[in-house]
Amino acid sequence: MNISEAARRSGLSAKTIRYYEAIELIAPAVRGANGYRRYDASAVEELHFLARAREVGFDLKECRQLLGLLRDSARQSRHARELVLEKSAQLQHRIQQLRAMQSVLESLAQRCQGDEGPECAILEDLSSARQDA
Amino acid sequence: MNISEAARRSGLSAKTIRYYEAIELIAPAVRGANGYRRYDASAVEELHFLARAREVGFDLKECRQLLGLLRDSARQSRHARELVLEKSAQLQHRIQQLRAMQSVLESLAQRCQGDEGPECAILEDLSSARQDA
DNA sequence: GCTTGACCTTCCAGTAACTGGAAGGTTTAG
DNA sequence: CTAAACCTTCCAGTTACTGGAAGGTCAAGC
Repeated sequence: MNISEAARRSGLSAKTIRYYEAIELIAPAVRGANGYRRYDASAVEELHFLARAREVGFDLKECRQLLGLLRDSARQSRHARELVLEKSAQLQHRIQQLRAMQSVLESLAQRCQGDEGPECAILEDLSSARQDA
Repeated sequence: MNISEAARRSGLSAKTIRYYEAIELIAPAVRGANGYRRYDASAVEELHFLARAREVGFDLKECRQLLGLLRDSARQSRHARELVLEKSAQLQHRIQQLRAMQSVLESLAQRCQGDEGPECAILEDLSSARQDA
């Protein structure tokens, strides 16, 4: 199949697939006589794997590691597990940060009248000293 | 005061202050005879405002709008309030996404032995069809 | 045979918000 | 006089793509 079909089936865009090839995340695709890239089921599977890994938060460097494990028949599953747990902890940390930010925003909104006048607790609070969430 | 003192007081780095000047987010700083940038208390206040706005999740485009409001004596506080509420909603949405991702990761970790062997539910699951969190 | 539209190719530029680092001028303390 | 600690500008790199230009290919319909 051509690239757009592989894109459709894997969940990546054609642009992204070409990009992954350019940065050597995946092997160069086989080319047809017309120069078009050709993909078989196993190539699509790998692309799909990447799409899924990206969806759950792995960056491309980590995807490279995961692909390495996927291809390595002598792998140890604990390596994959460690990557997953570490990523989960990172997400947890990020979630806490965002929650703290959001709670500041909510308290700002609460203190502001939000009317036609210029007096604004939000702008005042952002100007004044650091406060906790 | 010089840039590093302004940086210390505002919570931005000197690099970032220069950057904000370069992209015209803030007015060019007054220069001393030696060519060094000089900052007074009100300049620092503006920098601090930016630091705080960034901390709670506003991007630079939004910071530009907030600064516009801060400087506008004829502003309407509801404009600021709308920006805050919209950003809060965006954060909420992002938090939900991250939570969903994390929950997928946790279920992956749970299904994987994480031992010395190659059999790995994580790699299998990432390869297989899309699933919900 | 020709056109039209949907493919495909490569390559360049832009995005967000900085950060690192090089090369070089200034100031201050000792 | 020198060394450290400032300051300056400018260029490049980061992440993970995306948009778009210029141009080749293919399949269908007239």
